[in-house]
Amino acid sequence: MSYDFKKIETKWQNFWKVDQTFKTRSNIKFPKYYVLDMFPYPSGAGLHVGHPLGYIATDILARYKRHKNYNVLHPQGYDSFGLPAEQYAIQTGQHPQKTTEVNIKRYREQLDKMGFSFDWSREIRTSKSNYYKWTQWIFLNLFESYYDIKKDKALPISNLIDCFKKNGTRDLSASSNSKTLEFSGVEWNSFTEVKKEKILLDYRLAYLSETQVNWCAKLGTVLANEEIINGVSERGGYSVEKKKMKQWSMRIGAYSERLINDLDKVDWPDSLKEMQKNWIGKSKGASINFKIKMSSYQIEVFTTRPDTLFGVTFMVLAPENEIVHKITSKSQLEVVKAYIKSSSKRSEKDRLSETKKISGVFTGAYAIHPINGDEIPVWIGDYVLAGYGTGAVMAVPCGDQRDHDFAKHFSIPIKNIFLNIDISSKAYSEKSNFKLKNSEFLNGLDYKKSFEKIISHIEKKGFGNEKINYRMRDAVFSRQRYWGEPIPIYYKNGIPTSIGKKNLPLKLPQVENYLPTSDGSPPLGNAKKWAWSVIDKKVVSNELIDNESVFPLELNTMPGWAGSSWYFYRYMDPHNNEFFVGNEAVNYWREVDLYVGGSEHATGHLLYSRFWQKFLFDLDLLPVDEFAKKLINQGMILGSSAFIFRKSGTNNFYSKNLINNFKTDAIRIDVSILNSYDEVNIDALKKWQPQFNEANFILEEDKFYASREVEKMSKSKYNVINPDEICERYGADTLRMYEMFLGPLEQAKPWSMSGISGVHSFLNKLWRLYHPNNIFSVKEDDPQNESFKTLHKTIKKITEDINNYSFNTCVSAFMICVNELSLQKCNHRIILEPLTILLSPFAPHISEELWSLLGKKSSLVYEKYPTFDSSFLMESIKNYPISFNGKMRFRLDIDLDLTSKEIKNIVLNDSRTSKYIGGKTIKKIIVVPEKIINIVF
RNA sequence: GCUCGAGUGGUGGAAUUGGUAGACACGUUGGACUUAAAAUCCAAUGACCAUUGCGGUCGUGCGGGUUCAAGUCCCGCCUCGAGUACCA
Repeated sequence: MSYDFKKIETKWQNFWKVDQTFKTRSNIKFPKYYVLDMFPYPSGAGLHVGHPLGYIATDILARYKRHKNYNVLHPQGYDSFGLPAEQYAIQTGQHPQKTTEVNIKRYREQLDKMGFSFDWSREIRTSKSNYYKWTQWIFLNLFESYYDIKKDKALPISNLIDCFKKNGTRDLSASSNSKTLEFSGVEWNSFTEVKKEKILLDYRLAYLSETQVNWCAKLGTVLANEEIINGVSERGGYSVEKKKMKQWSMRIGAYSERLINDLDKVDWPDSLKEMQKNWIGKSKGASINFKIKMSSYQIEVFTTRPDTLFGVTFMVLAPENEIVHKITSKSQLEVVKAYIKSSSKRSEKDRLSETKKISGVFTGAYAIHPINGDEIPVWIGDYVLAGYGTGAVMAVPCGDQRDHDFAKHFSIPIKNIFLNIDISSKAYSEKSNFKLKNSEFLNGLDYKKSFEKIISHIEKKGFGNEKINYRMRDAVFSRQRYWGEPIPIYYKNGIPTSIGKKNLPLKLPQVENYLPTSDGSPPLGNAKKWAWSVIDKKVVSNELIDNESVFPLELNTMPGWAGSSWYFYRYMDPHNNEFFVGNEAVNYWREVDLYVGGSEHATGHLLYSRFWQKFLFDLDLLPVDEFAKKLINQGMILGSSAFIFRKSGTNNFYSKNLINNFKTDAIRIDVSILNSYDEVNIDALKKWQPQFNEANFILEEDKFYASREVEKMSKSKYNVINPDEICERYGADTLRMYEMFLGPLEQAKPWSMSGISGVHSFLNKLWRLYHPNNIFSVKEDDPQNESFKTLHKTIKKITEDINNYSFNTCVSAFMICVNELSLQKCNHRIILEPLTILLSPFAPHISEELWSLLGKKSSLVYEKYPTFDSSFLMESIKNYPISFNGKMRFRLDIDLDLTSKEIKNIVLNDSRTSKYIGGKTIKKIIVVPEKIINIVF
């Protein structure tokens, strides 16, 4: 009887299923532990070995905490709405509903094989109507709320209406997209309903507005900023252009400050916090108004350098800025129009790649310097972005490199305001080591002093004020796509109106043609029988009602991140039909204790989730305002792609080391064709792709080698390693331990097969230790102290490492432990029992099997087994010094002036040290100050 | 450009957070068991010098510094990775 992992793993996986071992208890008298993975998109490719990395880590924690008598919530589900699922469906020409189901089934099979302890009774799918009902419900809450700046929280829109009724916009402190509006309470009451609604729309947290959006024609939809990487779409890499469209947006900007500040409350990686801070992009400066000469218009600019106000020699507006049309002089009208037209045609990608190109035109208008009254020419140029600040800058060529370049290019004067600093070749943009000149009352001051003085001056004179600006834009929330949550809004006289929370869910209709359209009209428009009747207040999806009583529904759907922004709360109470999460459940579970997932979600999912969390907290729907206490970014497991080389223009392939002297083409081949020495199996290669049948292979020493390159793991790169294959060959326990052993969880690391045999042979060794002569046997008597020491040492190490999420060192500790026990020939029951428990989070199947061989029922269910707690073992270990490899460390009172002989005597006679030195010969005693000595045996 | 992170044997990576650098594993070499192979076990394995026994010198990207003691702390560079990018 050898270690038959297949038999063992099937046996226990079936047992866990039948036993419902991992179902979360409802008993709430135990402390809770909520450990969560970022739920996957069920894409068509299935899981590769990179996906389970984080799941293994959380599974270890979940199983470990169960042993520690925690009530553990460890759920899993699928983020099944959104672009990835839909793109896959389109590529394979199937309905997304169908592909999603097929993909989920495949994912589940793969996950089950790895022995995860998920509570599947709580599975959720964002595309199921009993889930997205609540996504829509949260949307309606956002729609029915506004942000009160003074109280610094979201409030029901009815509060705002009351405020308008009483005082109009006087004393108003609410976030909105139009700040110029002013009216009295009397005026408000006289407005028509339609006008009132239009005004309110500008204050809602989910609002509809005409905005500049990123339009991706190839995907047929708009994209949020974080869905664009380097000017092209994250999905598919298609080009993106700016376009004005009427879109739903989320007022995340209102939460900017809280999203930054509350990062201090959570234990998340610093790098991730930094990313979020950069993304929100807070900057402190001033808002300054410049009047336009001979006109009533004025230009508001934001600047972080109001101290350089006297260095302004021109102004630049973004081409999209609406004021351009109002101030452009007649003589410049044609060139300005032409410029605006040409810059709007450029895609985001072009704009990025042409950043060095300086372009712009003069508008013919002049602004008046608010202090010295100078006339300042107003230009437009596309280095000024419409989306940031006010879409206008005061250009200070001596203090900003871009302004400097622009001024040089168009021969605009450059005024130097920095004392003894040469700005003839480039701008001086440092905020330190300068004194101002040519700046009237700011002369001689440094940055800090002049900043304060100018702010107080402009505030006193009333042409500006101190201002904090954020880079983050409100998030565009509409997608012109089929596979997403329908937005539960209908249009009454053109005014977006809630369909009513009690009418949810608004189900996604079946349509014949779900493909996106290039003109941006949503596919939901293809639903022939999808309308909403105001008569019975019900969604009628089966028949069309006559025109009078039917209002058009919103046809856009929600973006992929909608459903994923709150799913962690649904797991707490997944079957609740009355509420998105029940009170009792949410007050018990509160928040996620440990969240594990990739850092690629830093500025998307994780930021939006924090936003929704704070919103729901403001409405008293949740007890905490951060959803995850601790977060770990697991590093990606990279693939190691294989290439072979063909001499250019021939059909001759050369082994890796023979290609020095001629030009070659590198051809990607499937990694399964190589062995672990990068040797290519040519027969397999020919079988894989028949094109190689005709090729000649030039070998070195009878072998043909390929070269490797580390890349992201993906199907198209032929470098995918499937976990099923590893499970088949080595077993799930080996896979789990090996993935942990590969390196620190947070680190990106290439997959390699070379170490897996070491982990596998460790499990083999463990098995053999308790199966001398192939029969299970344990000794019932007491082992030597040596074996206890090994056990205690291991317990200490594993406990510490798990608490530090350092799983790679855990695996090492296990290996050392089993090696030592093997040497000691220690197969005593009293050692094996705790060892089995200790091992079970890492290699659950084999430990279950050993546990059952010991005559126990299941080591994994805390109710059935006394809590595993290392503290009693730690008591005894305190009296043992920890010895690694014959080195021992003590703290003793030793005078540094003593001779080595005297020190040796002290060591030998000390009650603590002598106990452990025993009969061993001391090789060396190393004394360092602070009373520490190291003894080498 | 800016922000953050990382550089340790042939390889992946340890180092009790300032205390014998290289744990553990892979790989390599030698040995045992085998007719043989596989599997398994044992030993060696940072570099250099000395090997008859010791032993010695140098070593954590580079250059300085603090300290009895630095992979770890400080200053200045170099390289790589991640994020972001005309953000006023």
